[in-house]
Amino acid sequence: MIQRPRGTRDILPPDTRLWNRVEAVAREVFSAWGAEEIRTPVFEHTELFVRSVGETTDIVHKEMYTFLDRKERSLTLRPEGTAGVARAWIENRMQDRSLPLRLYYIGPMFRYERMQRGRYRQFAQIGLEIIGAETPLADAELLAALHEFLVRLGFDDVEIHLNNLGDPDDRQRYQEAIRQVMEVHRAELCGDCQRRLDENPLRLLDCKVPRCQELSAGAPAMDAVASPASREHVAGVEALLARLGVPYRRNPRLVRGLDYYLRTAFEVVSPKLGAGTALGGGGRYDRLIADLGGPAVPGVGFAIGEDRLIDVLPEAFRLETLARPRLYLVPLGDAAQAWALELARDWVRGGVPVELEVTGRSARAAFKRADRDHFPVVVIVGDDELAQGTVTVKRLADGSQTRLTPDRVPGWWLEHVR
RNA sequence: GUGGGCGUAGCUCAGUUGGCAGAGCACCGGACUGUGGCUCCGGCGGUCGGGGGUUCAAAUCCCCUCGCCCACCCCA
Repeated sequence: MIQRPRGTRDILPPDTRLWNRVEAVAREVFSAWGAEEIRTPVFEHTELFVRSVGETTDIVHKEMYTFLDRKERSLTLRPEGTAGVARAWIENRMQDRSLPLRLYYIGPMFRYERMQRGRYRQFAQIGLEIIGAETPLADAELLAALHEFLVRLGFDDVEIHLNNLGDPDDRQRYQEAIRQVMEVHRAELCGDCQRRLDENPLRLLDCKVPRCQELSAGAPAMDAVASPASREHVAGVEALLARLGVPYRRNPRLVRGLDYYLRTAFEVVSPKLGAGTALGGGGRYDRLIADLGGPAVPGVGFAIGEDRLIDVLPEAFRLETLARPRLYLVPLGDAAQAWALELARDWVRGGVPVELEVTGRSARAAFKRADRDHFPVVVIVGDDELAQGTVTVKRLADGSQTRLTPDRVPGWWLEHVR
């Protein structure tokens, strides 16, 4: 049998309802904050990601789905969303529109990784970008929109971790500073950290090995080395978040996996996901668009992992979404079938979700199924009903049963079920 | 990419020193010819993940392979 490729998955009903509703809430919230949807290709020229995400990052280094097309062009399935948005922004001369522009996207991303819980080779992200504003106010608005989205889904236990990554020049100096301080302890560091010391000293701060954490605790915080301008910027963001009551935590060890972030960087974490597994993240990328050959336009954005979001969705939202009452319409006998179909159409038109029993199963079997599938109401139409022009309506919860004329059914449904 | 665990019915699993592939649940039907949840009875359902090897005989032993899970790395 042919199986799905490793790292992919089938999302089946009724879970698709969760996906649809989460996406509907995202569209609602983000568009209420003035954002418009953007849809960019699922694959791009490889060069785009190499230049934006960063050559030394793991994503580019070992996680990209890269292939040659029939004309030998190197293409890559997008591993994240911001690069494509930035490219589209430049290519479509969106700077000619009034700035800033708020853009959101929803769609699949691809990273070649060994899968485990919350990590897939194809996964979906929901992202929001504010392009064309460099103020702390823009960052705070972005985080406010993110927070509102999570609140609307019923989350009350997610945390926003925030850090200042400094300006581009700071990063060089900071890496050097870490390297200097930590080089002395090289022998005591774990193997991974010894490698990080050479390749990407920032990542040292992120190590979970206790001894490494002790040692790196002595390293200076980024914020201490960062430019005054960047410190002021992030402090401004914090003040605004505090004013709004958006819960956040300063985390000086926060490092992100993409090179284009500067100044504000953040992650959304859930206690349900375990350390090191973020629900989402983002930050400011004032140089990205210029680096890709566009105008010097600043930006800030985030992306959240939809798969992970749905994995830890609050129970109330989950139950509310999954419970979708339908009226179960059962024709008994050949004579009633055409009538039942007609009634189903009329009631659906009247706003009642109907499931018509089309298999011809017996009344007994139909009730068994109704019970198992939690239909709140069964409507029977058979020879008796046909003769009298009324239908039998039974509520499963208490077993009560009445006869109604068909035109009264939608009203009855609204009154008793919805 | 590294390390560990696991693949037997739709699901959860049992299967003795190698000897006829099983149970529970679920599904379909009947008892109850148009009324659910309980009970009883019957039925459907299997390349034992796949391939090769050893053997009179393999779910069981050996080799290879595919898939899944967990941890690491890293991230959504």
